[in-house]
Amino acid sequence: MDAAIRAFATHGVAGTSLDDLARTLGVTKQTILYHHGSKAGLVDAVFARAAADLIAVLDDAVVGEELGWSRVDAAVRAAFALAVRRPELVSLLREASRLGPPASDDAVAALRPLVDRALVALTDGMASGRFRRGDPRLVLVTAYAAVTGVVAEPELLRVVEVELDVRTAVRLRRIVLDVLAGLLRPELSSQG
Amino acid sequence: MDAAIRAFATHGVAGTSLDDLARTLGVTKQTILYHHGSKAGLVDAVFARAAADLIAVLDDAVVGEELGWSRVDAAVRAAFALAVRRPELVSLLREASRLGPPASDDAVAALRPLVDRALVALTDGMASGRFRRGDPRLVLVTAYAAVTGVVAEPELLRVVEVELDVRTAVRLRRIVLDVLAGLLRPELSSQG
DNA sequence: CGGTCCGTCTACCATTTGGTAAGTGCCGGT
DNA sequence: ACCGGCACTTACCAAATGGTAGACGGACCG
Repeated sequence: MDAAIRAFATHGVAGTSLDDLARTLGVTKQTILYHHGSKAGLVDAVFARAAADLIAVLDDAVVGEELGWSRVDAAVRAAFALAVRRPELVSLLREASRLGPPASDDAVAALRPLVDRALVALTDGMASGRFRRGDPRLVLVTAYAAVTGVVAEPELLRVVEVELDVRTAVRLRRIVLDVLAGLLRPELSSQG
Repeated sequence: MDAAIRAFATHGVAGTSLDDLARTLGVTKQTILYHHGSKAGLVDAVFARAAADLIAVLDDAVVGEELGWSRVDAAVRAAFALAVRRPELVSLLREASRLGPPASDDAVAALRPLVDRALVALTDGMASGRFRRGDPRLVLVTAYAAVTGVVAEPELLRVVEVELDVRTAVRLRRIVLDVLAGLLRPELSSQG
């Protein structure tokens, strides 16, 4: 299953044949079909599993964290840690996004609670003055784009000739946190 | 050719068969093979064309713009305008990134001058005090991720239930510009 | 020990894939 | 009038694709 996540993330769903996948798993294609019925079934299972992993990690990071900036900080740190440890999850998220409906419906449904809670947290924070005011949806989109973009594009990093090792990841995380601080922390006015 | 860009961007290279593409073009598959030799040849041509389009637009936007923030502003505005008008170019950039070497080598080579000039501009700006100091490569990566992420993920926008119309794009652009201002403008200290 | 359920395998299939070979019509040059 | 090249076609092909059918073997249970 982890191998399937990696394969779909690396080569895309269309670019991964059941034969290839079976070969890397040391089984035959029919074994896979036996367990998941069809390739579409496998895709659903893989997306569901990846979404569950994502949710588990982010939930775990945020729980117990007090409201406000420290929660944002914790979420970003968890996201970066996950992205460095399992970058294929981020790539798979993108693949699901590109496939669009109806293939992505399940993943969208699975992640919606997470998104909704983030939106509630942002909205509450803005209402109570912990965060700068703004459209929480657009802020969330920007934050997501910044976090996933820097870890899901190894080619991009190759163009600017940096490697995504732990040190670089920490520095990127600091930049992203700076960015989010500029967007959210109320004492800062970043509009010149 | 534009149809090929759209197809590769939408379904991915692996997910686009020459038969499908030929059908939407109203010709036969062999016509495509006649002009490009093989599918790999077509992919190369498509990537080269997309890179050329990207470079032309961004070059055009930046030329004549004075050094410093106004040039960043112009580049971001051009990038957003392009992303709204031709989102498939951004998607294709991602596809190239995912394919990795050697398929992406040409695209990487084509875009490198653009990247290098941006890095020089950032480095000079930091040295002369127009920009805050920092690693220009990482700043560029973050900026790229923020700009492309918000326009290349329609599913993401679907999750937060916003549509990428012109008004939304303008508001997202404003957020991204705020973000970059926080990263670059020297009078702001976003570290709390 | 016999049955039977479960996971896996071999064997096979129809369709689709990228690619080749061999024309066909057409246009410009001589 | 004729020839050559060009854009494009039809006709094919071998390999790969997702999927089906049925056999093999082992574990559990009576």
